[in-house]
Amino acid sequence: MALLTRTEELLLLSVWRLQSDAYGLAVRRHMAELLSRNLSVGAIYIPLERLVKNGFLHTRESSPTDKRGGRRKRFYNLSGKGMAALNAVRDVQQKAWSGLPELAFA
Amino acid sequence: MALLTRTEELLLLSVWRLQSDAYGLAVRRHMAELLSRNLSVGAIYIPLERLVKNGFLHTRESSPTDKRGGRRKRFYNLSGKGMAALNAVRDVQQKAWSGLPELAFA
DNA sequence: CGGTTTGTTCTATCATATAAAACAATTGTG
DNA sequence: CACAATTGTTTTATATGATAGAACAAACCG
Repeated sequence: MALLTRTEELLLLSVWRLQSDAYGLAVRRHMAELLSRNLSVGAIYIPLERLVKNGFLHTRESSPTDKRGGRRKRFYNLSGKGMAALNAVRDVQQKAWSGLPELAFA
Repeated sequence: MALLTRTEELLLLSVWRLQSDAYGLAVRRHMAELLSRNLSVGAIYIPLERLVKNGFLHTRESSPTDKRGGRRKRFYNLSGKGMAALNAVRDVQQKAWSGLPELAFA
């Protein structure tokens, strides 16, 4: 089974961190903070939808009685499969980085 | 500046770990250990060459006087830019994973 | 009712990832 | 010394992922 890509990993982590406030633009803002640059909306929504399609995320639209300006939000939350995938990348990451010769510029 | 992809990160880490023995097939074996599966040779050499082209790795052919069966090895070693890029992904990774709600299945 | 705000979907394009086959160079052996 | 075996790299082809930006949608407010 293939590992998550980095984008997928960071998106899942953003969703997990944002918990009940995890919708597209909030995820985008969090990604901007992580990466110190803005991604386009397409760079967020397209992989998010792929993560849904592949079962790493669940999604639902916000209730129609939501009181505020703007279109309804689409919320995301991590599935069990999503959590397992995050654990898998963490394991690989840990293995890859542990016991290395020191990096210069560290 | 865009972050390294995960493949690029793992390849650079493999090269760094293997130090003076970092050539294609050794990197491939190390990647197999990290990922618990075999990647094709193309899946190693193509990104490795891209990393060279983009200045993250330096490369040289082994000396012609090398005593063993088989073709000459092409060795890789991390450039300063490669180290800096690794430090950058480590920082993002740390930021993304720190202070999260606990993951289940952890 | 039309402008503003907030949000998502669509379209197009480029970059990466991956497998598998082909090719290359060297050694050992009958 | 031809040629099988070994070790290694390069090439070819294709599928998948990343990204920007425009278009579209839905709600509020005056």
